[in-house]
Amino acid sequence: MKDSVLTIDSGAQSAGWSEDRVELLKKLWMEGLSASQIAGELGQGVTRNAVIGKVHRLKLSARAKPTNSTPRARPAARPAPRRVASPTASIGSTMAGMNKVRASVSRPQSIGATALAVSNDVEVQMYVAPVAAEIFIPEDKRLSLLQLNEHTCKWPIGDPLTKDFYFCGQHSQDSTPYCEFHSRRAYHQVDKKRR
DNA sequence: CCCTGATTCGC
DNA sequence: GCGAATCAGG
Repeated sequence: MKDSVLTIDSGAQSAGWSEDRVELLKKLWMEGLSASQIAGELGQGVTRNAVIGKVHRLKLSARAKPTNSTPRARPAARPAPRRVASPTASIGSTMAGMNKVRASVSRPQSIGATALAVSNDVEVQMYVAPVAAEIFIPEDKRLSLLQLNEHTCKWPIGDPLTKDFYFCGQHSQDSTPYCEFHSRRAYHQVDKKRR
C-alpha cells in the first residue's frame, strides 16, 4: 500500500492550502481572476489577502506579461509601517480646485405639432473660478480653535496669522474631522495619488 | 469612494 | 507557511 504523505491531515484546518486548492488557485489566477474573486471561489474562509499571499509564496505573481517586465517601483525597504498610531489629520492649505458647472437647458418637446426636429440641446459649460473662500460660514457659526470638538468641522478658513481666521464649525457626521462638504475636499482632491 | 495587487511582519 | 494590516496605485 502506498500512503500519500500529506501534511494536511491535521483534521479540520481552516485555510490549509490543500493541493487541490492550490491548483484551483493557480488555475484561476492564471485565468486572470482577481484575488478577491478567487478568494470568493475558494470559500468564505479565504480572504483576498490570503490568496495574494499564497500567490506570492508560489512565486506566480506575474501572470500576464504584455510586453515589458513590470517596472514596479521597488521602494526597497519600508520603515516598518506596522501599526500606525496616528493617521495624522493634517489640515493645511488645500486650495479649492476648479468647479466645473454644467448647466443644461432642457428643450421643450414639441407636443401636438408635427415633426419639427428639436434644435440641438443647449449646453453651457463654464468654469467657476476657484474662489478663495470655498463656502461661506455665517459669523455666528464660525469657531475658534478652542471651540472645536469631536462634532465640529475642523476645516481651517483664512489666514491663521490674521484675525479673520476661523474654523468651519459645521456639524461633522461620523468620525470625520470635517463636515460633509469639507470632508470631500480633504479626502478627494489632494492625497490619493500625486504623492 | 470603489477597486486592484504588493509588501511587510507577527503569528 | 500563513494572512492581516498596510502600502501604493487605478
